[in-house]
Amino acid sequence: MTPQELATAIARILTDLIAARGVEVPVTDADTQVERPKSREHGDWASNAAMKFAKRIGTNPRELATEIAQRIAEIDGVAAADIAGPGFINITLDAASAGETARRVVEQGEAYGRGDALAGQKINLEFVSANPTGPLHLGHTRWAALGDSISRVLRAAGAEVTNEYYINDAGAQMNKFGRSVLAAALGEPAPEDAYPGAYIQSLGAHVLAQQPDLAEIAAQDRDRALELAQEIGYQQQLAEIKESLERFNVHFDVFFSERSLHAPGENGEKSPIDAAVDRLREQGHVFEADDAIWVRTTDFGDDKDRVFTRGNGIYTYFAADAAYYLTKKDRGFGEKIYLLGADHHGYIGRLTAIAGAAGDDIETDITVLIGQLVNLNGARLSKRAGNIVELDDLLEWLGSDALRYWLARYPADSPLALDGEKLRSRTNDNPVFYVQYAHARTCAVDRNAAAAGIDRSAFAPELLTHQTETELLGKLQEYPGIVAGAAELREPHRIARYLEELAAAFHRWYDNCRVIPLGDAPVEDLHRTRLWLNDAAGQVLRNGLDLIGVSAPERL
RNA sequence: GCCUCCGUAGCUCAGUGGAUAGAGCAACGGCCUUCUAAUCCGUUGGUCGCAGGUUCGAAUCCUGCCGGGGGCACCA
Repeated sequence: MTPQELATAIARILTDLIAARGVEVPVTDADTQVERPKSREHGDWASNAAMKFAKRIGTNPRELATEIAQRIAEIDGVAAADIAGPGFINITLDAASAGETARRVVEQGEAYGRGDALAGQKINLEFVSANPTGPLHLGHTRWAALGDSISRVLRAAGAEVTNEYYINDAGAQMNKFGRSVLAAALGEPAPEDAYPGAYIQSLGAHVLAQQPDLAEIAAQDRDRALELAQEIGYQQQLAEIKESLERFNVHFDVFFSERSLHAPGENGEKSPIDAAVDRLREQGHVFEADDAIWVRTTDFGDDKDRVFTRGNGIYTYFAADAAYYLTKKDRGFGEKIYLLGADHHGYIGRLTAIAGAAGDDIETDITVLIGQLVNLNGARLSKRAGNIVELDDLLEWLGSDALRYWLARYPADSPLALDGEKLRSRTNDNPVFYVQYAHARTCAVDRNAAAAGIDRSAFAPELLTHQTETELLGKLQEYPGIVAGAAELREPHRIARYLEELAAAFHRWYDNCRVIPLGDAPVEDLHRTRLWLNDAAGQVLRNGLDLIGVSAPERL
């Protein structure tokens, strides 16, 4: 008996009772979700459905609760259904029914917790999208960790997700980057507005290695040399970014080049950005004023209309963004998710307006998730303060697991501080080790059980009656609902918080219930059954850690 | 000024309208000849920023105020 099955059963009962009263009130499983009561005395699961529906169908909560509870008590696997307080229904499962969870988890393995709530949805998830003019740094790491985890959680809920990185490889920043790299390669003094940082020097060296005659080219054709430096430097920097992301266990399916939006088609077709302007013009959203092209984004709730071309006739960054959005639509994506830092929250209005102008539903086809920035040891990240820390440095210092776990542990809209000392510490200050240790323990039990000749040849779920066993089983039952909720709300931190609770329940169980008998005591079915439970806990810890991109070592 | 996020235990923070608001850390005190003590158990700790409102029920939703972060470009 799973919580989901209970919810479905209650929905059916409620529908019957409502029909018997001759009124029409729709009931869905979502209305009847059961939750785990905070207090153990309130049973295994509780429903507040009676309180939600009593008023709507003209009765009082306790009376309705009584009717529902009678029917729930008849369900196979339910030991008791009691009324409490204003109309809660407290449900207690019998041990065998609860214990079945252990077998189900082991048998389903990696599939346990996955669902199909988002099946059929084709989602585009854009995140990081850092300029390829320098290495990834602390400011990008939160979105990298969060985006990758959101993607994994959405996939676990059945969605088809494409992780996408938009490369700003056109425009003034790239030119500045090219000048910086060229100067470094030729050993010239850095231009006034050059990018700072030692990485420019090594990119310069790389360019020179690839193009040994750069100095001669520069003497004859400065523009040609600049182009070479920019291109070779860009490709190298992008490659390094990709490597950093892979080291961070963050995977992208598509790296989308901004340049491709500006480039005309091979047979002389208009560039995607020109075509996009035409399309929006046909829809009636484009107008001309002050020698510039504008989009009437105010029609879709933006504060002001936005300009597509600057005075010099060149497209703005926003024009490229609009064209980019259209490519996502044309590539068949329904929902397009953008993961942006709080410093970009002014873009929400114009992005959603573009979705509306493109003919999309701005409620369902576009989602802009805004996250707060990260602090390091209390100091705000700032270029001026010079405390930029590169992702590669952080990975070397703290390790990918600790960093990813910490970044995934907090809601995106919550301010977050990275404390290096804490992340290096192996105490409960640093929960990743707590969770990983629980997993390693399940593996240790497996090894010892094998050595002691205990296997899973018997399964007697009715024997799992210790309080810590009931609680561990309850936690395991919760997992699919946690994944579904994390996917629906795009909040992977729920997985991390759940894992900490699961690890605690496991540790308590481990402390109270032995899988391997003491001394010469005989091996009984209870021990074999507990091995199933141990393995189930290990499986769910593994599944959950995978959703946040953290490894599950067999030993620590 | 407008928009937006945050304000919960000494600290860092969870908390999808439900029951007596939780966890870790910190402080104090316990459990290792027994499957990994990186674990576990106990004690201490709260006007959920303030004031109204909606509701059977509000930390949660609405309004106003106070305090803090971020944003309001023909930059990228």
